[in-house]
Amino acid sequence: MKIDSVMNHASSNETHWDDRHTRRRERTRAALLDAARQEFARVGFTATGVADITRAADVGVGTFYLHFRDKDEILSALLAEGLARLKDHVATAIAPLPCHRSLPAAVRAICQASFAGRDLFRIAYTASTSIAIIMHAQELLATYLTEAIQEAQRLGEVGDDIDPPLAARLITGMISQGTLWWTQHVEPSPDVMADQILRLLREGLPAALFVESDP
Amino acid sequence: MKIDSVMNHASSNETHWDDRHTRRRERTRAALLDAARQEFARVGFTATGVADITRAADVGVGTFYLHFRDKDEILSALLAEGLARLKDHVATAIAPLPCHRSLPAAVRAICQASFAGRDLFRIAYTASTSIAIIMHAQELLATYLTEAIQEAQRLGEVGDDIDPPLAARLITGMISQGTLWWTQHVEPSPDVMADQILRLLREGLPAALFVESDP
Amino acid sequence: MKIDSVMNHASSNETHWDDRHTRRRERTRAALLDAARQEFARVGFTATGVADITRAADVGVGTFYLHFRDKDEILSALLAEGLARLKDHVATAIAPLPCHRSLPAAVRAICQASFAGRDLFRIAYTASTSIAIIMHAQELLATYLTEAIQEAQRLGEVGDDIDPPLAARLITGMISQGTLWWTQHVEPSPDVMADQILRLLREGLPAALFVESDP
Amino acid sequence: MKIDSVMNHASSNETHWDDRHTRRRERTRAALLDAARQEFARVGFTATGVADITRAADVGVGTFYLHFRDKDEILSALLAEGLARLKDHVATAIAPLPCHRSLPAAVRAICQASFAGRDLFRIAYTASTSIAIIMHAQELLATYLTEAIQEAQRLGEVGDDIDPPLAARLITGMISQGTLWWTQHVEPSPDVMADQILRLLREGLPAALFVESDP
DNA sequence: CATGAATGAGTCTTCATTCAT
DNA sequence: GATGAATGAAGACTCATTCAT
Repeated sequence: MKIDSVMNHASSNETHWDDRHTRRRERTRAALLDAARQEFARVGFTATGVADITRAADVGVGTFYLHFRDKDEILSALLAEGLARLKDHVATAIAPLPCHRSLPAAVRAICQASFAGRDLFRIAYTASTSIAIIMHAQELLATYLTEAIQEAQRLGEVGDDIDPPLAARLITGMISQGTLWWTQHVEPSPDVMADQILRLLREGLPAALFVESDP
Repeated sequence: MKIDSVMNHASSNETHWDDRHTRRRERTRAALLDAARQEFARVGFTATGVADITRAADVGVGTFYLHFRDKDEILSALLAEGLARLKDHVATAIAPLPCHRSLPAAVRAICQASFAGRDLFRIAYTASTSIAIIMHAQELLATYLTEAIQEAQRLGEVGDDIDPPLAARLITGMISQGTLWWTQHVEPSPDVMADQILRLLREGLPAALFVESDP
Repeated sequence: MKIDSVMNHASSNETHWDDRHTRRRERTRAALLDAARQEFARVGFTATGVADITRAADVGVGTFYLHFRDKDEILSALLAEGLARLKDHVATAIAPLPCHRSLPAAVRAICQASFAGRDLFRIAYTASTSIAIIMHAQELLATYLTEAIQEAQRLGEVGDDIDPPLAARLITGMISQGTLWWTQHVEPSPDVMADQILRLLREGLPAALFVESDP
Repeated sequence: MKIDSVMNHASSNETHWDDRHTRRRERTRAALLDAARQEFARVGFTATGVADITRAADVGVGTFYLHFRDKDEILSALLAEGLARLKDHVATAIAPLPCHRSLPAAVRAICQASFAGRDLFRIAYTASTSIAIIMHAQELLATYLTEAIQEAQRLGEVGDDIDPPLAARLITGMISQGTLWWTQHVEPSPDVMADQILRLLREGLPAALFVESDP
């Protein structure tokens, strides 16, 4: 028991020490990521210097390079983290629902998360490097939507005249429009946007608008 | 007659000279714009140096500044020219049609022109400065579409339950999706894209997809 | 003849213009090389900043990079140029002599040129990159000396008990010693050094120094 | 006896602790020196970071500064230690011999030790700071050789036509050549090198090589 | 005593822009 | 008007050294 206590003491000492170190590291890293998001969103990726980020995070310049290889890497980290958050939010929203019943909830969740993370979309749209990640996010979204529609088809609820990838891409397009729009505006709110999208998808527009020539 | 001939000669000389001069200037300017479009599209606005442009255009570095105040100005010129071309194309396509009959033709024309000028969209998406011009283009498009729908309402062909700005924005969104998509892919063709958009707008998706809970 | 004169005029114009440009370029390049030699010799390669070089050459920092890719390249250029000068000097000195008669003249010429270019040896010895070029210079020298000795053997003037590469390497060693010595001292003069080397090579040291144990 | 035993016990305890402590310190210091030698020899003094050394020695960065004031100091320590080892080796080799009989043994010993410590010569040649120590080593060597030759003169075994410092410098030069050569090659072996040097010093080269013009 | 995260001065390098020819 | 060498401010990145734990 004496031995145990000594060993525990030692190991808890080490653990404390490690924890403190690790926590300190993580706090600094988080401060840098946060500062970077703000600066990138405010003046753009290119216009932001590493020094601007470290000044905002209140750390030395060199510290930046202890956590990120270069300016590109903090951008990737930021966007990857944002994408993960978006996926989590949507996954949580649709988890309790069967796939073929999840469309409305998914659209609402995506709109909400996109709005909440509009900083990141603004950043992504202003950093040449990162159009790729936007395309990737669209791909993810389109894949999910395609599956949802296919499941509904399998259950006979949706006819075979619908082309799932096509429909998925079009919904994706509308939501993307929202992400671009929100980089510059705060209206409409994500819920209004979601309702508009869902309504249009359900009802379409009056046939008269599609007549091409007078009789 | 002698005098005339001399004067004519002189003036025609000068005119020739002026013409040649002007044409030379224009050829140089065009070469610069062309080189800039290619380089911007290839490696991005930021990564393209003025020297890269002049090298590609086969002129001296200094010559660049005889035609454009700075690097930003050639970008603006490029995008402004592209936007003008897009507007022209659409205007020509819908000119013979009454406003409330122009929607399908307009969508097709916009898709075609966006696809043809997809270089410029890639450039616009990669130059931090120019998200603004994309927003502006969307504004133009939404304004036109709003008017078309309102005209149809005025003629009683479209019910009042349709919100013209909303519908306009959604169509804009789909087309924007195309422009972003085409920065990375060449499929689908603009006509297929236009047909898909028109079909979805006219018919919507099956109601079953929008049921939120099982009975 | 009129045409000729016009053409000549034009071409001479162009030539003048090109010449001026080229001469300006060369003058700047020479100034940079000169400044680099002085600074490298004074404080060492590593301790010299590009800015120190351009300040000493009285040009802008950027100008440096119009002429040399980086700091390493100006070092290579400097050493390559020095090596070429050394080779020229020696070649000129031995040109009128048959190979097997050239040894004394060659040793003297090498000592003179090494002394004259001792700045470069100091630089080479202080830049980690450039031990290689010293080894290369020794290689050149050893190759030449080997040939001279072999030629003398072919003519029967030197016995077969001499191993040409070995002898060459040893002479090289003595001269290298001079180059290292002169990085820190200015004595002895190259001619005295050459005479010492030649005398030792011809006569060796008294046999008594090589007795290993008393009888 | 009890008291003795207790005291002994206590003191032996303390001694053990001190010993372990001191040994641990020395082991760490040795690990750092060893790591530094390897890294310096591999990539050069400048290119080696303190972190590289501590990583190779498997200690924390800060630990470095508990043993050495700065990066220069570990270099000095390394070279000083190497120089001491070289001196020891030579001293041991010539200890049983009278000074004027020690030349061959000394040359062999120097070649062997130089070859064994060629890492350090490579380091010295690549660290701008340390050409000085090479010059210093040469000085030591030349001083010793001068004395050996002077002693032989005093004993009448070597004539007065020999200039001891000169001869010393030339032998030094040949050996230096070896040290430089061995930074890049492993041939010839130190014994072969020593034999070559001794033979040339004893016999010189055939007079025919020194004729400057044909009769 | 050992540690390694943090520091920031210092260095290299780029590139939009100017201007003498 | 055309040229391209020159400019230097601006920015990315490194690394010897410190110090709180």
